[in-house]
Amino acid sequence: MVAAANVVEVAALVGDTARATMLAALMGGQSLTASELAFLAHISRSTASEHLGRLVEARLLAVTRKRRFSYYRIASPLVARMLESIKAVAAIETPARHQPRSAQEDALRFARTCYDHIAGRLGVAIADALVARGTVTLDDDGGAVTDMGTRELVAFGANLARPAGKRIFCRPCLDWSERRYHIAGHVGAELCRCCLDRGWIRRKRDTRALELTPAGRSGLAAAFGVDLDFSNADSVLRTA
Amino acid sequence: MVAAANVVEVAALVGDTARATMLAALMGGQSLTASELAFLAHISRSTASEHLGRLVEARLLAVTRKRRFSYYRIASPLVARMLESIKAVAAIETPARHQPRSAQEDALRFARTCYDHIAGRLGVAIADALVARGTVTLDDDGGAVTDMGTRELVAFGANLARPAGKRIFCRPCLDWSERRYHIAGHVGAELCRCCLDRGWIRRKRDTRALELTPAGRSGLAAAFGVDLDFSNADSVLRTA
DNA sequence: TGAACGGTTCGGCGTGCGCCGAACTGTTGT
DNA sequence: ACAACAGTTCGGCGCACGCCGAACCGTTCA
Repeated sequence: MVAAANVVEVAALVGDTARATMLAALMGGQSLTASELAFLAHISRSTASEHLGRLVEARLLAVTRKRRFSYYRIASPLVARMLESIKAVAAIETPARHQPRSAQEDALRFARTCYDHIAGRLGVAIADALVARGTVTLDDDGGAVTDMGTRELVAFGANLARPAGKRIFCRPCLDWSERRYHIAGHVGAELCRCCLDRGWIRRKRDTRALELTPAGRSGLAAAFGVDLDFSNADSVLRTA
Repeated sequence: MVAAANVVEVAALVGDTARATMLAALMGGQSLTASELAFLAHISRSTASEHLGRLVEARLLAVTRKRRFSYYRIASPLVARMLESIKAVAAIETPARHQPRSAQEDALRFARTCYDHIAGRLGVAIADALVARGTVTLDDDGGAVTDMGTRELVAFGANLARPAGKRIFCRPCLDWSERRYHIAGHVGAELCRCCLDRGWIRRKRDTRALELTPAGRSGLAAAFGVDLDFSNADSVLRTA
């Protein structure tokens, strides 16, 4: 079987703790420098440089050199999607055996960036609200923005012009912590951008976790009817 | 970053030539015995047994023991999807540098099973035809069967009842050889099954390649208007 | 011009793991 | 009962690769 060769290379690149940690950090959507990534992965800068070089050579990462810094980022949405799908498999692998339940972990479960859109309980709640009010449709087979929804989201500040790069417009993304869908694609990215611009959510340092500001809580409730006050039911795996 | 642990394990499992070869073989959708997989991967049975044990433990494969044989298969559509997405990334990685172009390879490019549905030029041609005649809709954001299409496919022999396991009904799957979409999900699986039942396509031994019979060629043309006679334009990357 | 700093390259060390053959278990058939 | 065969377990070998520190290159300030 000759067809598997490149698959092995790509998977092996992801299948190393240091590299996977750096890739996971970059799944936040931002660009990070080599030193930052070395720090996050707990390895020396020289080792990180080697890893990053290999990831760039394999086109999993892209790099831009500005001033004396090298900024690394996920090379394409295809790579982000691959990492998501691996995470989705990895999440079922452990049948809830040992959940560390650290504060760190809880913050990620509540809200985080998933490449360039919002995931976690917040991401799923937003998706639920938008589906309930008929702004978007979202099911196992795909997603779309309704005509009414287009007007609503444009009024909200989203740029819904189809991007040139032919990237996917609106699709469901399986949330590994909630095991339900949130909104990805161009629409998901625009929603995330708008919320950041408004100060409704803030990035935390050195993590993909997002912080929901009081303004964000009330704003999302007012704008879309997003309800985050289900009485601590986060332990229930809502798969419906 | 603690969240990446399982991802590393899963990716590392795929990132080994022998294991990836076995997984790729099982992407044909069938169950295979340990000895068959050992032969395909060019390793001893003892080594294969170790690999298979790890893959089962990690829930990437499932096994059923019947008589004195162990039959291994892909554990879930989620795993199949992950492998697809890795393949999609691996396919862009090499910018058409060295294409082996073996007969083996060509057969896979023409038609193959992708877990449980049809891929390759044939799979894409079927998808194109069904979209053109309005049987299904298929774009970057998802897929669906139209009302007219439901009647047509049921008349064709497909069982379009929503499966109990809540698996995805109709979705686009990025074909790594054609770099365009073919039909996956429950609908894709039913189409594949109907064609196999009719003798329109046949599995080849020890490979995921499919053979299109003369009856299949005329049958697909008559039933859905599938056209495979584009004048050897397979060298052109049609991304539109 | 030199010091500080980000990043990369290189040489060498240690180990994890993929591999096999041999031995063993369990099933099938004669 | 024994031989044949599918599959697994175990012990040991050898390589690949992940790691680091030191040296080196370029940029940016004093």
